[in-house]
Amino acid sequence: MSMTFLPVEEQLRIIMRGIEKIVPQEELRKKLQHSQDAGTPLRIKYGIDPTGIDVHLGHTVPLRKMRQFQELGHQAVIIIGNYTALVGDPSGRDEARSKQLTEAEVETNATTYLTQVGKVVDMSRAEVHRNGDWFGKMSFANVLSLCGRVTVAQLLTREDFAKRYRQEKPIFLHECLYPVMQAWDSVQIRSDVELGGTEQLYSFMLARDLQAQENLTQQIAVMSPILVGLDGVRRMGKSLGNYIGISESPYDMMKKFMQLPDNVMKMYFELLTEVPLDDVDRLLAGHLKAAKVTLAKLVIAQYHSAEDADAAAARWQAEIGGEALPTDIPNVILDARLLADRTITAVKLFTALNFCTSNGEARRLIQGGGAKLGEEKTAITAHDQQITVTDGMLVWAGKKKYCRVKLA
RNA sequence: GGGGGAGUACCCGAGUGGCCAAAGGGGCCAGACUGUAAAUCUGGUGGCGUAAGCCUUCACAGGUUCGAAUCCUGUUUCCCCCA
Repeated sequence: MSMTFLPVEEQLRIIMRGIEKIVPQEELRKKLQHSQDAGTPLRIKYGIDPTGIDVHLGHTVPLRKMRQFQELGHQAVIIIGNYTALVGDPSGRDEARSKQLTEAEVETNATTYLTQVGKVVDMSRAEVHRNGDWFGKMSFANVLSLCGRVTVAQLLTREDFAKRYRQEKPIFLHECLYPVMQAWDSVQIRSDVELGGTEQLYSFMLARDLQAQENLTQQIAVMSPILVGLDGVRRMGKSLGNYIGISESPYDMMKKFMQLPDNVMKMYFELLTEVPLDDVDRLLAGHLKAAKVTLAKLVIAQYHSAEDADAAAARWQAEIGGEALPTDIPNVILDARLLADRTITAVKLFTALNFCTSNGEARRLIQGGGAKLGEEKTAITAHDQQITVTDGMLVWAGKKKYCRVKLA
């Protein structure tokens, strides 16, 4: 069956948004032209390793690109790296993955992943493969033959390996196989385009080499910039704790968005929304907090609904921006036996409520002025102050931790 | 198999006999300020204690010494090089 596509230049314009690098760029135009002439879609590859269970906004950057390709009429091919996950991606890491996953863990993760990926990519029109389907069948002799296609010197041109080598940090043998495996996936599924971050350049190029050796057409690397996390500096990642997960609640996402440094908003708009870049510039020239709220709402709405996003923004404004009390104040049980004549020492109160793990920590909190009581947030000034506890009393440990005391 | 190097608090990392509960940075916590829980600035960051002070910590176990993160012995883990 033959398909019709948008004009090549129009497609390119859509594809280029938020893309850092296309290698080789001219070839993409040719591929698109060819696809249009022949009426056949391009095969777009994106591989994910089911190493964790949380898909975060960093992952959605290439996934969104995948969705755009789908809407342009091309074929999405998702690779679940159930075998590559056993190795762990060494890209951009300066040490080996510490934990080896079992096959069972990987399988559970894969299922969860696909559900989450489905929030961005149209899974009804996507092909899904597991690279275990082909790697699992390979004999040791096959593996050796694959290894024979890549030299150690080639591997050492990778910056991450080279750096570890210079710094005398360990590089394990199985890690060396990672890029080779990833490249072999491209051969197996005959990809025309591979999506990923710029740190994947090495593997993407290796895939071109292998495809050429197999007399296949070579894939084009379409690489997104690396999305920085909430700290505004390092890449968004689970291990760094600077991520926004797409399965998080609207309000949790909202809180995290509002922590973003201002100077990364432009990147977020470009990579995570459809807002035309001219409009982005206009927004950022205006009130920055308003722009951040707009950004947060647009992204949250993609994973929840516009109403949820509005509600989350309103709640944030009320509870954190404004003076209203939080709506989710937890009750914490306080053992009445700790009280003497309805009173307790301030330090003890904070440790008993599990706000502080030691008396010293509680003392510091009080000295810093973060310990407060009641609706009107009266500060506790001395760590040995006797507090008269009433049932339902509000206790604050800084701005973020609070509870109502429940006597029991 | 041989040789060399290393293991310090959440992380990185200084410290080679007392002034070390241990520099500095990062992270984290709190405060001020602000349009934000951003940025910036300030303070804090082993435990117990109202305090004076006491106790535990520098891979582990012993030892030397009035006194050890620091010296010695053994154990152990890791890295690099040569084979």
